[in-house]
Amino acid sequence: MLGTEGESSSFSSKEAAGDRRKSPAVEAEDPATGSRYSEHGMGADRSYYLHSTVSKQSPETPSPCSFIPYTPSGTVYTPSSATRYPSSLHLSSVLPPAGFPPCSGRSHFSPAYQLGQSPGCLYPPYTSSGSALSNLNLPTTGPGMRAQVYLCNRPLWLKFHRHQTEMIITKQGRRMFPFLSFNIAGLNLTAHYNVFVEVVLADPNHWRFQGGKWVTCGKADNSSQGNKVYIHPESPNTGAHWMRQEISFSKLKLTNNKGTNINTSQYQPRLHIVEVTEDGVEDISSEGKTQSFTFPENQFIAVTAYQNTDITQLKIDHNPFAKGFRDNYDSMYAAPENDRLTPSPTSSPRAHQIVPGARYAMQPLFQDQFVNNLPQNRYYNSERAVPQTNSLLSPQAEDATSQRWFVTSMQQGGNGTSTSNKLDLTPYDGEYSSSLLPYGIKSLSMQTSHALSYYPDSPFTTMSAGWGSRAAYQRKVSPSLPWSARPSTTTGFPEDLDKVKAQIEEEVNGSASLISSWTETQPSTLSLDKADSYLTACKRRRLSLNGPITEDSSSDIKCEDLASAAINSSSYIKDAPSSKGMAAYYSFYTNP
DNA sequence: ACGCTCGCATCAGGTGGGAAACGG
DNA sequence: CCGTTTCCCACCTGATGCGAGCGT
Repeated sequence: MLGTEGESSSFSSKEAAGDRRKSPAVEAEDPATGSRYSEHGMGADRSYYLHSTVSKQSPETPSPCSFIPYTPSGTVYTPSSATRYPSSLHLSSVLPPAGFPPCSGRSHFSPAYQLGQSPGCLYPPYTSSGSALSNLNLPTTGPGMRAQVYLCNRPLWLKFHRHQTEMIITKQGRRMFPFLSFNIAGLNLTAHYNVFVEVVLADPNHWRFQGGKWVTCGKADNSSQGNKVYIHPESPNTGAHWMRQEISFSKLKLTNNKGTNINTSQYQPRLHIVEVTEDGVEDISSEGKTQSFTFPENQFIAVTAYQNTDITQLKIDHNPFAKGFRDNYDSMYAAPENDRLTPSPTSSPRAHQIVPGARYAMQPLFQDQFVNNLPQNRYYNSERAVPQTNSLLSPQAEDATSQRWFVTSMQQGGNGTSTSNKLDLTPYDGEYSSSLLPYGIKSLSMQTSHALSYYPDSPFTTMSAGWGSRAAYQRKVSPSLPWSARPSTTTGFPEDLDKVKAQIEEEVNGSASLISSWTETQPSTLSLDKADSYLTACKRRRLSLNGPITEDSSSDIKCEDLASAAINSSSYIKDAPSSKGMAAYYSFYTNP
């Protein structure tokens, strides 16, 4: 949460103009000056991730087309006896293979970045070690294996990220949109893990929206010790469980009700996977029990009111709860695909209010392609990875940096404390009680509906990428029928490697037809249940059944198809009872 | 008669906008 | 005075409960 007690905003109107830097977008566009923190003595540390001297495609590096999740190395930190859930962890990431089974589409995944041993904030000096490439051949099973995490709704996140994502924070808590949704692989099937999200300050600066763009404005207060950890209610659970389904944090809320001052600062959500004992107690006796993942595109600026009208429009267009604000609700669903839900920014009535029109140089279709075709450009080695702190990108900058998603996963011992944030994650419904919540997270009753069960009738929206789609058809499935949207988890990624590789290949060989091909195949590949839902959706949305499907919808359908295929081939495993409808609804409060 | 599916109505909750309130 | 924050509003979605219809 922002503005926790004792946290005073570092923002001051008296700040010297000299402290105000140019738009982050501009910075990001220039690699030479992109080191946002060089002025703060962090440039050297940043080089850790960038390693610009390393070829982006060295022999050891996965090729841009490589599907195999990249699980580079990182430093293995010695376990600490301190905080159970260190807020400052090493971030690692893996570039999500396009076509990772359950989740969807080929471009729905994003790699997380691996950071060095840093304090609660991301911006502090990164002292991590080693090349992320060193562990490319990490074991995928058994002790010491590295988990691989994929951001499921990456396209949607990217859309927001291009304009610098903003998240509303309120006293009562406001859900994130897009929300965090991951797929995890590489866990020990039988080992138990706690999975939780932490939000840390990603930037040492306070940001202000001025002149249609975000500019730095003083220093952010990073001294607070707030609770920014949201443990997934299904924790602890087995690796098989976590890998079986999409891990969604759709109901996670951001609040500032415990704070005294909200800093319009940039935050970075992190996903932590901690191996624990069967009772959920973290075993600090061994190393490498904690793995952290950070996705740069998840960065956001916490605000009490939207500043960038582009973001507002994206929220309205993609968040089903905001449908009432869509000016052209009827026409939206009757218009050509490209104008629907991912309307041309220039067509937005508010698009030009603040932000220069130049923001939308790309045509809508191209934008979509940009999102969907990322896979072919994403497979770079981590050396090229863009520091997560370098996220305030202009659309143009994003275009360039978005192609460099790749990082490694990093294990670490539990060490460190949350030192950076003012952002509280607040789950409001939930009785998620757990002794595993070291940060004073309030136990709340938890809704059991899986986040992905939301909006089942939105197979055609990009929002589906944000709200998930896997469980969209569960309601149509007989309760007696064990159903898992995800293919066999017992085999994890390996089983799907060939399939995904083929997809990657297809993308590379014919990326231009990616969207269309998916759209074309979507109807025929729908399962009966899905078709039913699709029909319902069409009825409700007054959407032509013959109409085009949005890119994301295609992806979602694709995901469903994969799941269905898995089911049909009996390759899936039964869902654990708790898996159905288990939605992440966490409540996190700052420490008094 | 029983169980199941489906459609409808109701309710709780989420959404951004806009005005009011607040604070420097 | 101005920028920021809070509150209320209308609109929307999703979950749930209920009853009707249908098949066994």
